[in-house]
Amino acid sequence: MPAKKKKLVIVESPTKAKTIQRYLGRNYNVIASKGHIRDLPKSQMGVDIEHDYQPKYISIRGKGQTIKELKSAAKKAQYVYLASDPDREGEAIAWHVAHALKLDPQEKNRVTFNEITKDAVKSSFKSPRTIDMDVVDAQQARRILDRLVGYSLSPILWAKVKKGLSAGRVQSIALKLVIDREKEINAFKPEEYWTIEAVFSKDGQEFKSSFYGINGKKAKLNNIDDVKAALAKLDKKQAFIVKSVVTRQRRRQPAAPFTTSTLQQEANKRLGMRTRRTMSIAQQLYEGISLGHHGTVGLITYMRTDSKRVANVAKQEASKFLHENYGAEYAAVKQRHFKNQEDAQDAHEAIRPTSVYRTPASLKEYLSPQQLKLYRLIWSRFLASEMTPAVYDTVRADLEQNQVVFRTTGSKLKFPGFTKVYDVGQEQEADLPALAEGDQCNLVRSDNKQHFTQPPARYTEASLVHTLEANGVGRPSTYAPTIDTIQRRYYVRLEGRSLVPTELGEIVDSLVEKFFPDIVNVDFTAQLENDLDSVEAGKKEWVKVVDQYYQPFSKELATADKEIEKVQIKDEPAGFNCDICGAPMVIKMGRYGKFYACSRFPKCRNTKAIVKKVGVVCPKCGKGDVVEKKSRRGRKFYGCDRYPDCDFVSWDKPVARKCPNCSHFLVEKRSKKGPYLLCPNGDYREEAAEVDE
DNA sequence: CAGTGAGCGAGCTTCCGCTTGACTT
Repeated sequence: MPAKKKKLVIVESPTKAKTIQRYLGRNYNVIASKGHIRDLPKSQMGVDIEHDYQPKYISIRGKGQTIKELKSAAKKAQYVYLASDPDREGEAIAWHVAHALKLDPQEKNRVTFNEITKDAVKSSFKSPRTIDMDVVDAQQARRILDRLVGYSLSPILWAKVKKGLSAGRVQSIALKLVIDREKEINAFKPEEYWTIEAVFSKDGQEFKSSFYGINGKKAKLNNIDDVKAALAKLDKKQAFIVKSVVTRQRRRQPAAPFTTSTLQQEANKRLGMRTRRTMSIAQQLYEGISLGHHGTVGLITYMRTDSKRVANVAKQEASKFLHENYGAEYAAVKQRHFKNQEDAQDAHEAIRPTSVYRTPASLKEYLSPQQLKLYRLIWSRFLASEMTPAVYDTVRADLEQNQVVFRTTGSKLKFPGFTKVYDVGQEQEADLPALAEGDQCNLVRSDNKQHFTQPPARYTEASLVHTLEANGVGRPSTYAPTIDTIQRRYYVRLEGRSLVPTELGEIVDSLVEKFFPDIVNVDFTAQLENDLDSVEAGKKEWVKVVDQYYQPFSKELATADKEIEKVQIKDEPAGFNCDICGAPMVIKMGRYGKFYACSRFPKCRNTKAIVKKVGVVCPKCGKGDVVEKKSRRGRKFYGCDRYPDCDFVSWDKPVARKCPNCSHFLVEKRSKKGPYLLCPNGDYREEAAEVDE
């Protein structure tokens, strides 16, 4: 007997497909489109500017297999539902899928849910609708405008600066932010100021205080003379009088659960992870980890989201968990309202553990150290967001003598609340003696310190993501790739954790800024977003919106093409001469990174790879230096720079020490607990100091 | 667990936003 035909449901993510399949049962077949399947062609503009910006869509390269699977599943199905995400991109994906599967556009086959819970998913099938073409059109306008801008600007850079460069609505703003910050830092004039740190005593107990002002008014100490003038008023033999004591109670509320942007920031700050690494580990946690006989379990909700919303089931579970494990006084009584969480239209929830009962400790044996660290961060941030505030007792006391006022502040944790699970860094704790107005204290000693105001800090990857998000530039799925792009183009580079612009970055930014000022104006994106909203609401036509932006832009393009002169980028000297012709070598930028080349190119075609020296002499030949190399598969390994004369090679980084037992060279390895030194012969092991990845 | 070593300058580059694997560039 032939099996009964199933109803096909198409979602975006395969992991989501698995979960929803469980909820819907065997009458349904749930599969994933894995994002977009059709797009503008990569190799050409694909927008007909002369004819109302008509786009040319083709199947995305590499998606052939997926499309085939969708088609064959649709053929077998009794009915096809389009359940891509409930947002602008999701609507467009549904539309493209409908086109690829030749579905009737009038069909009520579009279903949406913004929570992957059984109830939400099932009830969404009670009210399917047709595809909303206004929303699709808003996506098309966005897509086409980004294409027009990116694919027009980039070739100008190839012609005027260097091939392979790029510019675009998002990446050019990211670059500009880094450049502007650098300009601020360079223009910064440090200002001198002084502090007087004092130690007082009362009833034999010492406590710290610092200069506040004169005669009840806050005063600045701009130079040493100000300090001397203040101190000159004091009489050493006299006591200080407690002028005022203010005690208060301060409550500190927990932060909202993670969004993509805040996750990247905290993982960077607390775990030192790059944005790319954070996302890749989060993806592993989302897709699922094998938990022994429990099978493979997705540990967190979707990691690309800008929502702080939390499903009610998860809130209830957290409350139960807190009552059982911490006590009622730790469970938040009232529902907390974080900004933007009421927006029921967002596609995904906040990033949270799929079950708060899967504690980090219980997962320890199944997760890699990095996975565990990130999971712990997500788990505790979520749990904290469902907990009561921390309460601090704070004291502020002013001590005065001859009109000179010193101020003491301190706080003491009264009730930890959410800080029990989510550390917020130390509050300045102070152990003060009991102080009351009119009490006398003695000045024990004081210390004058000179300071200078500090320039603003450079962006880190994470703080740049934060600023992009605050300006509405980019989306959760593009933060990490954008940060990558401006580094891959050598516009900025990472120094420690700070983003520093390169000369190339400055050149590109100044051209874009001068000839296309509106593109890098953050208001441009904000205004565009408003217009796209109007398209979504059916109040504007997408073609008109695109035209309204493209017309002025095309004039700028023409001017730029005429007026920009070819920029000559001087090659960085390599610091040594060509071993073939003797001319100086320079550093060039190729597709795979920097390399040495002879400055007489094309007359002399000598090139050399740039290798990173480890700082260790080759343990095999004793003559060459050990260098870091990359295998064809992209994996790091270590070899001798005299290759092929010496064929020393090692996966692990050799160090300049020998094994005390067998005098073989030692290598650096890392375990769950951190790096350690090991003799490859296996007869020696030693813990090493922690190093950043 | 074992495995691991290129060559890039000319020439096809580039956007943003969805989403995963493939084994190229």
